[in-house]
Amino acid sequence: MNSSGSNAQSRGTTTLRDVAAAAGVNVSTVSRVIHNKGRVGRETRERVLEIARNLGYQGNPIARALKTARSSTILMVVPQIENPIFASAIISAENAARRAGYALLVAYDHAGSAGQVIDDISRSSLVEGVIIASFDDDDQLRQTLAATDKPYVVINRVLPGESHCIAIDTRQASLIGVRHLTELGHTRIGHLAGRLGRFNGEMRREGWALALKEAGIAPETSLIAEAGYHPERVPRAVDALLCAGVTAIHAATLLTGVAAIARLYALGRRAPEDVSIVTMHDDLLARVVHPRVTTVRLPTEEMGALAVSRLVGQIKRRSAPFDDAKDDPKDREYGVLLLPPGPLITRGSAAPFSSGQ
Amino acid sequence: MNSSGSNAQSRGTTTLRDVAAAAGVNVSTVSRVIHNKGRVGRETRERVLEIARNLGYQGNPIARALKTARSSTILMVVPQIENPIFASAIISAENAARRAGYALLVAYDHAGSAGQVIDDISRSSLVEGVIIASFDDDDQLRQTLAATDKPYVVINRVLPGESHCIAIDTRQASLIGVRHLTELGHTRIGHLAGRLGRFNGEMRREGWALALKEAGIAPETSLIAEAGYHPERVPRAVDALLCAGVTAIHAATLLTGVAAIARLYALGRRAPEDVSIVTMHDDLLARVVHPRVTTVRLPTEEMGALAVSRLVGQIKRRSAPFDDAKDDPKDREYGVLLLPPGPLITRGSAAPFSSGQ
DNA sequence: TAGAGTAGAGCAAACGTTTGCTCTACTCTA
DNA sequence: TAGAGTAGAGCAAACGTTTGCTCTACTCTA
Repeated sequence: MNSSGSNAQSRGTTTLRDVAAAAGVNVSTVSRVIHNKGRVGRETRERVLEIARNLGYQGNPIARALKTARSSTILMVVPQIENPIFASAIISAENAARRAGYALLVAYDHAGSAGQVIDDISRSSLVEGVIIASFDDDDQLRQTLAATDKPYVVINRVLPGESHCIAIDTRQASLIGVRHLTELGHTRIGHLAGRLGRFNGEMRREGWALALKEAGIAPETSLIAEAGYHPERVPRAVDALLCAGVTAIHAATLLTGVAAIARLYALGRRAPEDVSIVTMHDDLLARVVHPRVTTVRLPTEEMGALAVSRLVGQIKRRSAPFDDAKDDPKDREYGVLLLPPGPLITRGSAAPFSSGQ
Repeated sequence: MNSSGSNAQSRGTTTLRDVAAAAGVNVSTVSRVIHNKGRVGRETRERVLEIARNLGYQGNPIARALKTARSSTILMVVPQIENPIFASAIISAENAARRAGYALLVAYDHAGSAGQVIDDISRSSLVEGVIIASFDDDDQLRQTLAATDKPYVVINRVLPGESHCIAIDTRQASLIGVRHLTELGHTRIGHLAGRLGRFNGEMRREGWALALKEAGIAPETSLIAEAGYHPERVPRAVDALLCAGVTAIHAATLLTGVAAIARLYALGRRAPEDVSIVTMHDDLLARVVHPRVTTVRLPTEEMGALAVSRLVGQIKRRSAPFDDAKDDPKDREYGVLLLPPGPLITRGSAAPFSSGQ
């Protein structure tokens, strides 16, 4: 009755041939009916369609893939799991893929060699394209991309010279967050940095510095403490910033921001009464701790969905390179995409500067 | 040079036929060499192997799947994303699958109809088996299972009458956590419950009650407040428990446990000085907040890996039902698997009862 | 009314494998 | 030395599709 039910008894059994036999036509006719291709009489079409439905014909994706050389599968490689940004990107990518008729394979690259992962997966599953979530290391990423003959999209970072990148403008996100602090009257604003010298770390630091300059404050290096993406390195970094006399801290990531709040409490200080905290990315985590975290929204879901849409565009263009006329203009967008962040979500972790601080 | 590199120029081009031609043998011989099947001369084997390597032959998984009717792909359907338990299960499942030569498709079932999701995915990708992460609703789950003709494993819950289940003994986890509180001298211990009336919620409640009885304390209903899995419902529930005079709270999930701590701080109280908190599942989150959370480890990764191993066992048995002799005994394990939790990880959120509380 | 055009359908090859069967040429044993 | 046995290889069909080509029978037009 329901689609699952009919699937249950038919999967693996009903083939094009079965339908053709039952309808008294050739398999090619059935195929054309199913795919709405070629000319076939109205009467025949309806009969075939009904029989196919009755028999629960579903088609064999494998056979189709072999014939058409299209597997309708894309792969997403994610380098770390601690990063909550990837979770929402995966979810939205999976959704977008399914809607576009693709299945999404997700692979975690523990060892930091996406090339190996892609090879491994390719052995058991033909993949039409790859979404690669950022590798911090430029050379490693470049090597992986050079070794890939499939269409790909890099997300969560920009690689100089590489145009298939979709990233979030985290410099802007930092700017928005830090500007909020300066507007609250803070002048000693520390930056709890990500990995300096790497794309995302630098973007955030630049945004912080920009906002300070905007407010006429010098972005002294003593106001920067690097914690990378490791919460366990946060306490020492926070202590350093406190030594530098900050009244507010801009944390590069939500997780380190939360860890910074925890450090304050462990020291007997409080946010925002003693030190204000601002970070970026909104997530359940930001609403579950005390105080709830003031943060700048990051369009991570958009990033995941756009990655799929661009990848599918590439795949289609590759398989029909001269079919420009019919191209969906959206598919033809090309070049680095830097998504604007925002808005600022003000919650409890940042408060106006008071002279008592 | 490296495998990715050779892959780059060969994928989609080098076939069995190419290798056969270059080696001057029949494709069937090459196939047998690749799969180590049938008898083939040592000399021939080595020559073929070298040529295959030189030509970068990788095999076409699609063609193989069509011939063998095995796609080497399994699907994991996850119903919610907020639940951090699933994240680590996915990761370990993906790893286990890859090691077993399978690719893992991950799908999020937003709408709560896994049957639909399975159908959708099956349209674009042949799936050999399915891992279904818990549906709270018994009927819904039963319906989905009944409609599936593929091997499956249900994780994160037990369904009465269903033997392909792998769950964590959260009753035991609750027992361990609450016992820790009684041993610390607490006698008024609240239970911040999950969904009562559903499997996981009830297991946890039972464990809490068991530990109280063990200590000679009556598990009064006034000591239970339900928050489900929604952090936003935690404040009211915590308030109710405080009204009931608790000095310690056992939270059903890490997330609600963290939210409970946040509520205490929002009320100007502190953990563990005013109220001790214990929960279950260990995760970065437990170490990133203040105080760091005392919790009972849940073997979520084992659950994911075991799900794959059992599913692969089922798939193999189905395809070779009479090949019992060669079966890996581990694959033949059968029946509900309830994984023991632990150990207790004592951190800062629970402290001895003091008469000042 | 004859010839051209076309709608509707079938034929058959092909995608890249796997595998049962057959064939050949050798190595034994009696 | 003749016959049986076997190791090593090839042949060919098949998995379930898609699609270019061909064929038939009809409908036009001049």
